[in-house]
Amino acid sequence: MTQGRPMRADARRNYERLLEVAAEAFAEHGEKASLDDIAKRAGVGSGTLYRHFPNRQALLEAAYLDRIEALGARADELAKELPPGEALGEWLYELAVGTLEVRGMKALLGSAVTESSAAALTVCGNVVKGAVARLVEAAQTAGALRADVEPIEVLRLAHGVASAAELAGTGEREIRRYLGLLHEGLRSG
Amino acid sequence: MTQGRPMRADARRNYERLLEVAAEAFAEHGEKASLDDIAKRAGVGSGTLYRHFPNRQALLEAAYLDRIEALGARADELAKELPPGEALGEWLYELAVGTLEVRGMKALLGSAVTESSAAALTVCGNVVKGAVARLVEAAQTAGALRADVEPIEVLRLAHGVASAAELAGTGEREIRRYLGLLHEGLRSG
DNA sequence: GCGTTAAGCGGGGACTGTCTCCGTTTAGTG
DNA sequence: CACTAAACGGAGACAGTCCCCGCTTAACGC
Repeated sequence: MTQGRPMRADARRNYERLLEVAAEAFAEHGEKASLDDIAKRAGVGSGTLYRHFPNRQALLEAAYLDRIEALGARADELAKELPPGEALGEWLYELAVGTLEVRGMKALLGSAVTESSAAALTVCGNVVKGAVARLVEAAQTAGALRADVEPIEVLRLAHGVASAAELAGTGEREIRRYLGLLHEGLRSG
Repeated sequence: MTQGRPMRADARRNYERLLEVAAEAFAEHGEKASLDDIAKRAGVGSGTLYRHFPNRQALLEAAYLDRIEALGARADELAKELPPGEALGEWLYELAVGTLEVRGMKALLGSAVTESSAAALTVCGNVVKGAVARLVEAAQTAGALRADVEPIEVLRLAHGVASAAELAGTGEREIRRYLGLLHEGLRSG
């Protein structure tokens, strides 16, 4: 892509070490883990961290990119296994569970879903938006979902519901319940 | 209540000046406006601010207490004017709009709705929870709302939806729409 | 192997924000 | 007017973000 020269070996090592540590740290302390601390734990100076990842958002995204991509792939898998309406429901459920399980992914998803122009460019945003778009459209043509909602709206609502469940401090039970209620409202009527 | 002696005149002046300035600052910069800056703008030292309000949450709550109480009163007003189902819907709408209009109230409401024991004690939490409980129960006995949801769940979901609308960067239009969808799912079925 | 050089490193430091501590000031009272 | 407890305020400890720039080292041609 934008690879003029390949990375120097030490640079690549540091880059990867940082990602590893960052994923741990975000999981442990939530989205606002200390960046300098991550640098320290990875055995590099903070300068190195900030060169590779100009800001928190960039690091967050890079750290969870694989997870996001798995989610994108999962969408297509579900689309094959289940009827359209259920596929969407199940995918949203897995998305929401992931959001809560991996503290810090919520912030990431949140920013992916914003109107803001800056966030529209992120890889993660595109993957998730693409996945939900496919599922929503399939469900709509199958008549399992009202036709007047946009995919991004579904995503936003699911994210809102996940936040609601998080406030409840509960687990997956609550999410399923809340998503169910939402789904009820989204059926074609 | 817990008033042993009335406040000294200068103390009361500072207290009120702080509230004024805080409301402005939170409205302008969101929930994370600088507290030291608020103190400065109010013409007091930061020590004074922290003595009156031991943490951000306390200041936030005090700054918007009147608004919260108005919301509580509004619930009863609506209960008289409208049939139970609509009263609830309209109140949630006004709540959500307030949440977005007054940047910083979202954080306040969010914490009011958490499982956490610490937050359960806040005045604001109690007012809002009380209001929604009355409206929800009325709607349920009128058969306009499914019986298996808790008031606090309705509140959480509404808050989630408001967050979703906020991400969209939109105004009241979107909120009404999203709340409508939610409401659909909450009808008795 | 060995020298050259630019890519990469890293930590010191500027800056911003939170919150506490304690010496100083002042409102309220007799 | 003097006294005292209440209240003030700002210096400073601490924590976080991010930049800057002199030093180090991997990579490549010889």
